[in-house]
Amino acid sequence: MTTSARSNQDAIIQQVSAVPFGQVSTYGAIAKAAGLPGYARFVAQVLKKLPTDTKLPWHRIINAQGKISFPLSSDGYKEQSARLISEGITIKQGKVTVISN
DNA sequence: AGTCTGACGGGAT
DNA sequence: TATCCCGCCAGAC
Repeated sequence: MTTSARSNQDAIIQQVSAVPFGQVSTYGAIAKAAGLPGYARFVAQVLKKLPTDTKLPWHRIINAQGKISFPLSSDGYKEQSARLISEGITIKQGKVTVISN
């Protein structure tokens, strides 16, 4: 197939990989940027299926409330918050805060 | 084919 | 401002 049969998932992955280091984006924003407004939940589904060895910066994707979409005591929360902090991003009262300056 | 679930979003209360 | 509720869409049963 020369015609790049890009599935919606590929478009989403493309957008996620475009999020720069030290910055974050939201599920809804990624979906919209991928040309799929309203597919916020689908973005979450895609990220959930990512392999552990993925190079995708999935941790830079948070919800519209500016918070990590994992239960506080879950491993996912710990993992994502640790990665964000390691990029210079801080988290106050659950809200992810980007240090741009 | 019908029903439920989920790393969501946005408006209403 | 915080919660609740309903709408969305794809995938699992």
